[in-house]
Amino acid sequence: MDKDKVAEVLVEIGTLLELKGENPFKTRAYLNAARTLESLSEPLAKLVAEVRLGEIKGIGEALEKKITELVQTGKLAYYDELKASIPPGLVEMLEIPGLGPKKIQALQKHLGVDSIEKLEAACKAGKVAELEGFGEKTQTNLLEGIERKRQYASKHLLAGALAAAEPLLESLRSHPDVIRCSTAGSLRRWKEVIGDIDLLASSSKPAEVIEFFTQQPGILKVIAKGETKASVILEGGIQADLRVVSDKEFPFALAYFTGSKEHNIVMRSRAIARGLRLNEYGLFKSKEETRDSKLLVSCRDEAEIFAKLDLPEVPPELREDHGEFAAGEKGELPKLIEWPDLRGSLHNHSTWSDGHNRPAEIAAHMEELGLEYWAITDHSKSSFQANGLDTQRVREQLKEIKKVNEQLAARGGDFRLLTGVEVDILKDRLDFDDDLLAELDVVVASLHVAANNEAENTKRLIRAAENKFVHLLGHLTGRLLLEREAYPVNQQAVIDACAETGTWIELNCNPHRFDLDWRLWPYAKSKGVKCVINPDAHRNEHAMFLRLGVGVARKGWLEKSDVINTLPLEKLRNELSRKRRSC
DNA sequence: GCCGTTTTCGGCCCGACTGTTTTCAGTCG
Repeated sequence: MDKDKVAEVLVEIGTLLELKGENPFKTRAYLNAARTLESLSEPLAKLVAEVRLGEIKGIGEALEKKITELVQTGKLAYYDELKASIPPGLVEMLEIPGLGPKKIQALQKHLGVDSIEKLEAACKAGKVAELEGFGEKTQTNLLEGIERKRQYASKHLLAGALAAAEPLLESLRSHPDVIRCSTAGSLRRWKEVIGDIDLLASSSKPAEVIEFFTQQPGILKVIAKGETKASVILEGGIQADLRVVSDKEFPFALAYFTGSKEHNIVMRSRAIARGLRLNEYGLFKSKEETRDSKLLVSCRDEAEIFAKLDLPEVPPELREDHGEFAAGEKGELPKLIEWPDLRGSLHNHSTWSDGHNRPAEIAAHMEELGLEYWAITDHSKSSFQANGLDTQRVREQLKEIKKVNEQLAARGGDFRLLTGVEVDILKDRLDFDDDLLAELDVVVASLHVAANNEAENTKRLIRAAENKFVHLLGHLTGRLLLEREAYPVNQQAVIDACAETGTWIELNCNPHRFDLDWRLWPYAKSKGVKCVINPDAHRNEHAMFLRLGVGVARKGWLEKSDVINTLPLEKLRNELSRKRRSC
């Protein structure tokens, strides 16, 4: 068993022990050990073979024994017994906000609740509110939590959908009978959350393409399979639909199935206004609904369809009927940012807090990717759960980063690490004093514990923006897509404050966040607020989130000049010192 | 669970929220 798998088992043991009401420090020992394993610099198998696990801080006698058993046999008797002793429904209940080990234990003990279904029934019967420590409000919140969890279950994150769709598309492209193919639907429009994957192909032999598609690896089940359309469920539970059309129909079908519905309605009415008819089969010289090919206005691609309706081609990301028609008519569609425009990132973590790579490893990886700079902005001390740094550790980290940069310079490379911190916005202050913030290249300020009060949260964020050492606000609403709703905040007021103070706003491109939301970027842009596209990377692979973030920025109508981390290093340094100079 | 010793067991553990209470437990990041 490899180290990541072992770490997973240790995390799960931690969760199960927590449910059992074990000593929290014991629970944490497992979680700490998991994290330690993930960031090991030498192979786990080697450490086990040489009986050197015990030398690692955080791994004592008991954990050494368990890890060794896992590595050598792929199993762990202790884990199996533990798992067998706890109903799986309890683990699932932990995913409902507001439910922790203690409350779950109370529910099980007094009401016999050991699954979400039983919890729902108990809430509806009013029994939960009667329990000591619970009340009406808790009961209502639990029901809402259950409902939300169900809604989330049928949706998927963009990142997962893309990862599932791209190999399928690649495969279709390689088939000799496929002429053109593309994703369509919300995936092509780069929506942050999607229902299912829409694929479209053109071919003169649709049935063969359909047959080929349904035999792709990674397909769990074929739900429907006809002459021109197939639906399958992929591993991971996401549904993918493929439609195959003639190559002549392809541009029209692509435009139609890309949507959005609202965008299509306007497109169709523009066609009608010109004496035409637009549908998924074509653009027709007709006042009535038709599929008559003799009336077809032939278009080779989507751009020609738009042209026939007196519009420049609207990029799929903008097809939401959010102003693309007015802008297109005036020739004012933005020249959207592209993924290679990015030069680095300003919000990331390392092993100093809750990241998985050391600064030197991070530098090597990001330099290899062709980036110019990468800020390491670990958590501040109040983010205790994330191993946040106190002032002394920040200063130690500064020394380590300085050393890495000296080594980079000695080799003649241009890449540099930037120093920084993701400082917590606390109730009435920031988690670090100004004199420490002043020593850092980049300061990201983030709210990690918010109030259920819009005015209060808004006030805190504005106060952070007003601090002259804060360069940008991180993940503005704290939302976790398909997990947790945004906390209440008047985003417009915060954007106004950022405009006033010259503070930038992050577009956090962790696939769960994409926060600030794309719908608000046009407003921020209109106020002159700059965007920073940050992966909030906790491991080197997360650098790839940047590509997703650029797609979301495009959806927010952003151009290269709107995004700070498209600047080369020297210009970036100028911008970083601007706010401090101007205050 | 681990650590660090005063070598046998106590300490580990921030800051803030909600909802329950009526001063605090449980949860969260």
